[in-house]
Amino acid sequence: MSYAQLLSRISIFEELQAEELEQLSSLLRSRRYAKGEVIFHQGDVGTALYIVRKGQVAIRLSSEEGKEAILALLDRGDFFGELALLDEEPRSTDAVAREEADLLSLQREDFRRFLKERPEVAMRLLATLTRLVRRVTQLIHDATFLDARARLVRVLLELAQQQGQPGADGVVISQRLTQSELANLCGLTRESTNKWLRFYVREGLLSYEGGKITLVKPDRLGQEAE
Amino acid sequence: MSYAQLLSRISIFEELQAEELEQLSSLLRSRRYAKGEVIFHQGDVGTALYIVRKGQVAIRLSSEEGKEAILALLDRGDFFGELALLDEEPRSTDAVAREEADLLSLQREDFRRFLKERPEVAMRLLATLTRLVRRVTQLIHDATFLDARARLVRVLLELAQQQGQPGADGVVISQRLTQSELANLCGLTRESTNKWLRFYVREGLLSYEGGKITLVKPDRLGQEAE
DNA sequence: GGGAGAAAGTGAGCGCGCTCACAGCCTCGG
DNA sequence: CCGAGGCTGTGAGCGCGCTCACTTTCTCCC
Repeated sequence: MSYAQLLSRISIFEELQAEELEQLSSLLRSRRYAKGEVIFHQGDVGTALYIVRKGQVAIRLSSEEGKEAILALLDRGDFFGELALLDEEPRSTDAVAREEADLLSLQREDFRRFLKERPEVAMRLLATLTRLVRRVTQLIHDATFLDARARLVRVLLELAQQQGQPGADGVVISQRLTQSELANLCGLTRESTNKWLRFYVREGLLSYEGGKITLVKPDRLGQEAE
Repeated sequence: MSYAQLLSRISIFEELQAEELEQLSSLLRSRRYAKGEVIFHQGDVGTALYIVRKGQVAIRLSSEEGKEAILALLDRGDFFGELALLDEEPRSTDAVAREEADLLSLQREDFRRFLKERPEVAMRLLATLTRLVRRVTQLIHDATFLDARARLVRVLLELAQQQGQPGADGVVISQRLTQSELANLCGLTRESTNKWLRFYVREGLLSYEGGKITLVKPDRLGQEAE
């Protein structure tokens, strides 16, 4: 798939003409990242936005003591690091390749030049950031008010909504996730996550086999999150 | 102070010409809110942005059981509710007047019409949202990784930085804050907040008198937050 | 100045989610 | 085929921040 084709599927660029997409494509650099490789660290000075062409990237917060929290999982067609295009502050999160990944990067100055002539892209970007603010606000709400059980349920429902496949016995979260990763998505420990995961498997609301999670009764699970 | 004068002090409008400010001013509605009055609730359908002309407004999350978390305190010249101008989603937070307040409101359609002809305002708004995303990300970091003690310290340092006055024996947070409110800013209970507040008073790093907090040794306090 | 209601101060006790520890599994590579 | 390292499953125990309960102090209005 050409760069231009990929760009045309990205929300902020979707109104652009073919020639504009070509122009933008010429500004991109491609690079492959190995599984586990860090794309940038919190605190780094960054000047690029990245677009996921292949693979998956996790946006992460880390603590001094090595704890981690995953804020988002990004797949093909998603982009990240956009804040660096809009101000000069250091990276506020880590970004790590969860699997081997091909990323396209776009430099701040190239983007700004492009943006000046395309106010509609700025409007799209406003919509993107708006959605991001709402999402992050929801994360704070959940972290502040919900207990472990409900946090797990929320995360599972969100994963299912994002990338769930309807299967024979419920909605399948296709992606392989270790319980550690799931825990980091919930802001819990692996042990607590395991406990509640097994609880819901026993109750028959979930199934869990080798990292593959199926929501057997998504609606009843929804009630659990209030 | 005229509407136009107030607008000219607001970051997203600060580049505008006098006549543009007048034009914008004509779109504003003014209203007074009593102390404690709710400006909007989470979940409301909202179409307006608000500018604080007088008084103070708290941006808040609430839980089913009546718990509250304060995300931000806004003073004269600050604005809020801007997300409603950029998409059609319901309000993601509550907004409440902490003291009697005069607010100016700007309707979505008026703003959009204005924005179309003023791309530089869109750029400013991008910068504002970027800062907001960074701030909220920091809140998640603190809520996830810090204990009660450190959370309190972080909040006090942020308050001091925002609105601290250098005084005789340290940086004074001029604003009166009850310990309940401080607790809601920290994501703690009043009791825990009281415990750590008194701890630092005993240690001589803080003083607390009738809601007025003074950071006696701001730098030593800074070390406490790691 | 007196009284009511809010805010502050404080301690007892508890429970949730954490840490720690360890045993079974699975997956690969040598 | 075996061994090492990672993931899963699970229980014991603990500690932080919570709830609850109460007293003291402040504030402000009549």
